[in-house]
Amino acid sequence: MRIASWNVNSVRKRVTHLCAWLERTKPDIAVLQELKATDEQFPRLEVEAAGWRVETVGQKGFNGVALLARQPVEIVLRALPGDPDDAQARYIEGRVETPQGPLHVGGLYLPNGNPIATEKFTYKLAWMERLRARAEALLADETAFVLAGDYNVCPTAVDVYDPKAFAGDALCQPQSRAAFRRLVNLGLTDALRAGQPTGPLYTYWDYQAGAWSKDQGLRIDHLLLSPKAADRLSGAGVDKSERGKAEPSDHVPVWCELNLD
DNA sequence: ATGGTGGCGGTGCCA
Repeated sequence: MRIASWNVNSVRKRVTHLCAWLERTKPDIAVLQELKATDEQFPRLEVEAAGWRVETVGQKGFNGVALLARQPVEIVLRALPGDPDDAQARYIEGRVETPQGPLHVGGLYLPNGNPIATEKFTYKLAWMERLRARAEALLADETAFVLAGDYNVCPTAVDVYDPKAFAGDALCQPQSRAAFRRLVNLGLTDALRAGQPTGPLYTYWDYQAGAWSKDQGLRIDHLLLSPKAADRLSGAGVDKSERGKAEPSDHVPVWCELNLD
């Protein structure tokens, strides 16, 4: 089973790329972020025609996440628990049956958090604590899971092309990294790093200042696996080719493969 | 080079 995540930066602008990517890579489950569309605005017919079931948590203008699947998926959450007043569309979680038992797939768009001296950063940190609590609850049930998406955290200095330039950025704050470690240290596996423990492994290049042509990227899109899912991990990667296309998203897809036969 | 680009929505906000 292949599980992929992609921050598409407007699903309406990217629907052609999205469908071509689905056809080319054929993930069993794909989670999308930054739809920048309401549920009604999502190009549902095009994606369904390509062969995927579509579940969306949309929002006007900003945020928005989706879960696409080739097989039936039971949606178990359309928001991250822990704050009933949080109206931002940033989380979706589905449950699929596999030969190895149920698997939960969470698709998440973690708050950016800039600028750090504002409530945006405290919201980010609170959101990360809620995500940790959700992972802990799934672990307590011994539910196998993959939490995939745009985490908006560069876990270490190697994950930033210029650590000094990002010293004041929410993506690289010690508090952001500590919160990410608290999540991973529950016993999760960072699927991309499992296959490539060292060196740059960027998933995002800014549109500005020729970042892509200069390979000035960040690693902020991650797939975190529960122990049971990690037992079955057979591969993972970054689909860098998408960034070189015309009118690309600023993020590229990331994916992992689980052997669940 | 204290800028630069892109998306949304129709002006500044967000990334």
